[in-house]
Amino acid sequence: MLDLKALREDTAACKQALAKKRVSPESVDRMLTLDEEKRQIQTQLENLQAEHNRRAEAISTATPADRPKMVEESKALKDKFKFLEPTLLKLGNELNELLFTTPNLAHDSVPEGNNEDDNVEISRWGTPPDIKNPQDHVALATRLDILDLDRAAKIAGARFSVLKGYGAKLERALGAFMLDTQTKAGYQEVIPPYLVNPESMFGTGQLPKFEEDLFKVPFGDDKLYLIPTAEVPVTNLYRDEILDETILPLRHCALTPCFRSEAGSAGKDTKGIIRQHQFHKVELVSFCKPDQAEQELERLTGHAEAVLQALELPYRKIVLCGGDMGFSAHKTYDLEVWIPSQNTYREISSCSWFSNFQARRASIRYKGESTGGKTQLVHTLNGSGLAVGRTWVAVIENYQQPDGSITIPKVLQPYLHGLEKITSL
RNA sequence: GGAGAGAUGGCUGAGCGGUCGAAAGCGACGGUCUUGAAAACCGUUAGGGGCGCAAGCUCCUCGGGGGUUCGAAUCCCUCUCUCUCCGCCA
Repeated sequence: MLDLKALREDTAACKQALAKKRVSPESVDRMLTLDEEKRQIQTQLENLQAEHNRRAEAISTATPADRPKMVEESKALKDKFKFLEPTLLKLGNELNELLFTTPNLAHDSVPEGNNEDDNVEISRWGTPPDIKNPQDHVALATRLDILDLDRAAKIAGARFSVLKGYGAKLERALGAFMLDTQTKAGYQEVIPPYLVNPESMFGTGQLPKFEEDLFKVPFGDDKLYLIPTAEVPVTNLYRDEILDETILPLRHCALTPCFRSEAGSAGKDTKGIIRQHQFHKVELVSFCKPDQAEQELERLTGHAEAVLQALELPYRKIVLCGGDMGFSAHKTYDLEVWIPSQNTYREISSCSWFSNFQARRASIRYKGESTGGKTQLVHTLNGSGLAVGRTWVAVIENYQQPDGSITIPKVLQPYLHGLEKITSL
């Protein structure tokens, strides 16, 4: 969430950065007004409370004879400020409602724009393979009997898949390869819970605004949510903690299933397994000091790129425009892999810097020598390294042979006991 | 699922209605001493918010929430979590 103090002190700049993310200046003004009113009442209330505290203390040392009168006075004073409490609460709630649903500021370098058409390509790597009449992954994989969408639909529904035989093995190999790559790059592996509480979803910004995108599970009197990405449990690892600055940057990676309701994406990517309710993803998460963050984003994005390069999959890197960025993001790079059957690049990784937006929500701080012993919010970053399901699709399609078989990328072969080609089960 | 015990500052742990954001020990940091280090000694050491140019003043927080009271870490209610025993179980 945003820093109200910064919003107060640097209103014009904040409005500008928020405009990129389609937040109106009126909405900012509304928050500032509420904030102003709230602080005024808070000061008023606290002054009366201070007086009340002084009287209570005086009673403790007063003579028994004086006490009854003093107690009466104290009671009367309390009546004078009790009514302010609900007012303060109401203003606070109203302010929070806005604050909690206002997106992060965009970084200066983020291009203006409303949607994906305004994203800016940064670079390309590799050359799309020359395949005549490329087949899509569904056709290829179904024929090889490594993918079964019909039975997936039967047992769960649309947007689910069943991988079989070498299809399942390939998925597992990809996950293991990615994890090995990232742990070698310095990310400590974690296996977090796949269900999390509402506080965690709030911490990373999924709640309260995007509840409809999540799978919710009733649990006793409360509820849990299936994680849409490992970003949620891994970032929340350090919620409500103060880290020693010497451990920063702190880098984790995790391979988890991800669950998304895909509400609102009806009709999009209905063919194949590009957009699923459940998929695997290796996530990279980093916590660092503010002055390390910009560089950390480049680094982390590079680690995601390294996987694509090792797999020799052609891709491009783009920077998202303000209008296409996620709610919590300060700056985002997307990596898009070449999908032959669609003759285009498709998102396979999204790497974001969240400035202190998530850290403020989740209360993740650090301190040390450089902060003079004071606590300060960390910056959080994360990125896919990579989405396993989409990588699976990319491998199947980019490595397809005229006879319908799939050759296995060299780096993956050790993970498949030396298998060089999938020809059938 | 049944029975019991507990949750206090970085850690251990006291406090069980007033002067307690909180003893003591440990740890950490700063200083004295030392060629340097250790030891010893002295000091500092929770988080969040409001007002203020600042110095400073002040509010809230002793697992979370609510209540009783002039006053709560201390009393009551409730929730969560941890531990022990029994049962069940991947």
